Amino acid sequence: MPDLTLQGLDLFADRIQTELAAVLQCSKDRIALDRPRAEDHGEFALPCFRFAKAAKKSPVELAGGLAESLRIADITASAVGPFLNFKICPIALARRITEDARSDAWGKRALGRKTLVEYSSPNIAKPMHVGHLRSTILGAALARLHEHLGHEVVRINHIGDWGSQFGKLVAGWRRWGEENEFKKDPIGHLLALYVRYHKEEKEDETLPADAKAAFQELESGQENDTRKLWARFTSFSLREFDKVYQRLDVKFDLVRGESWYESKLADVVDWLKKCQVLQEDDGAQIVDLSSEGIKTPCLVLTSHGTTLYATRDLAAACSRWEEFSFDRCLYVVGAEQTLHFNQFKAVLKRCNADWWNRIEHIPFGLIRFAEGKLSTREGRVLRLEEVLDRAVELAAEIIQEKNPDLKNKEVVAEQVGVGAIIFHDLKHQRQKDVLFNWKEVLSFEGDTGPYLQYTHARCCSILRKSENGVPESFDADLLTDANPLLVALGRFPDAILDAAEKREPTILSQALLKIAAAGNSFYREHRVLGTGDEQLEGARLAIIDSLRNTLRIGLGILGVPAPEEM
RNA sequence: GCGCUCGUAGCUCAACUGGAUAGAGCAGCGGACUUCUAAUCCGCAGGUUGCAGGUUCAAGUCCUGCUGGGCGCGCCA
Repeated sequence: MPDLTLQGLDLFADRIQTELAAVLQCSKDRIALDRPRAEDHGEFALPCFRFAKAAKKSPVELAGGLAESLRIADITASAVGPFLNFKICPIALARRITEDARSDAWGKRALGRKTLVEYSSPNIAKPMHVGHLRSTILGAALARLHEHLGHEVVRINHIGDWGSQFGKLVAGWRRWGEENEFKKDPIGHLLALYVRYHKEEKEDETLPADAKAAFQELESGQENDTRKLWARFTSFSLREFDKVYQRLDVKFDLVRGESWYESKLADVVDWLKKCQVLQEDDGAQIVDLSSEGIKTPCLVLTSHGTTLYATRDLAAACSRWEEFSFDRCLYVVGAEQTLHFNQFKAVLKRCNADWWNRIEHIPFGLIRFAEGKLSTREGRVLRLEEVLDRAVELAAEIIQEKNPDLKNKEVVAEQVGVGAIIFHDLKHQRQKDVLFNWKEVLSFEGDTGPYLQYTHARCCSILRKSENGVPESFDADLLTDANPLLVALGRFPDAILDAAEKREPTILSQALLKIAAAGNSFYREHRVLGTGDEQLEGARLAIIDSLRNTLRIGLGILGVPAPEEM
């Protein structure tokens, strides 16, 4: 069992920190090692400015003195001006990486906290569109990142199946619903009703009244026709969602609609009353949050007595806290809802629920379109399935052109097309808005998912074509010419940790791109098979296997399929 | 009006907790397939990091102001 805490470059970083902490007489965590910009400066660097005063030397003198006196196994220190640079002995690094990176435990930790991740959370009766993609992909990746680090993860899909929108839907169905149309394309038909509702509600006053009445019937808790209709819409919608989740290989431990918390809503309202935070305002029940620096109060009950988004989220949070006593509960929800989450946490804080700060909103930017914002209400949507289909179609064309003899062409085309879409999303920092651009989304060259998949497939191919695979024992000392690749691989565990801590899968994406680039350069310049040198071949197979395994694990965490041939 | 957020090469994005000469991909130009998959590799070109101040030994990164875009601001979710 490899040491789970010190793999790859972390092992060497730890040695440097230990030694420096002793010499500089400070705690180890104060020694923050930087990554030098230029590669020939080594793998780690310490700017000596902040330690100069205590040592009563100039930064340049201190760096020079430390470079002279430090003795660290497998590491050479050198001073460049006020910077102290550390270079890992290439042979030691090659031994370490070919050992660590070929294991299933590569990049794993045993951090063991209970983490809930709520993501995807589509609304029923509406198609999954590209906007849902980000939450789904990000959330699934964050869940897997945490799992890899040994956290106990609970995946939650908080389906939007409640709220006044369903009153609108029921009202629309009663006026214009057609059974045949519904059977042909359930979600398409429901969407059409929803769109028509919003178009006509302005002219027809009886429409909003019917919708309101329908939602009140739903919330009455009694078994009635409205409720039956709602249940039917829900089950058809869930079936549609599952198709997409299967294609994306996204899973949940808990699929709970907002309606699941229905029975807990009254308790939450009572609790708020008991905490004396509820007040009436204009007929509605609100929680004032000015004491928390939030000007907009949180609305808990409408003047008609129905619940709201915040009410249901409060009930869900309380229920989850009782059920799981989580260390963290992550909500992967768009940045446009930041105010809602700030309000909802502030309400918990006002009620002295001391777990309020374990709730964490993971905001992400919008997908925008050159033609303007998409609007479900106006029926302008781009279905997720259409995006996936087009990517898969293009992947199939490229396979036909580049590798017409490939077995399982349809399967691989699906993996490559879907992988391209997923990686495209996880390549960007989540906070930034992304402009949806077919040309970019459907690009398979350069910094893309297929590039990573291709590199993985090449490694598999080389290993497959070798006679005996990686030998039991090999001479890692022959891998000094693979140093850039070894360094890139060595940073993999840290990338995983950093990506999870910052809730930013792009950190892993970027690390994988660097690894793949170094890998492609390596095997183009250095032939693995047929060199006639058995020792060299064994060592090179070991690093190809390290590369293969790192990409396999990394892509797996991101949710990008890793075919062995493409 | 108030709040949040973003502004880096023609385009899409990087840059670790403030650190050294701001890096990739795409597009453009020029090279490399008798050899493990050219979805690749090598090279050239491309920058006043939106603007102006401030803090610091050091600012793309922190602070202030301005500017431009996006989002949000009570009975939708």
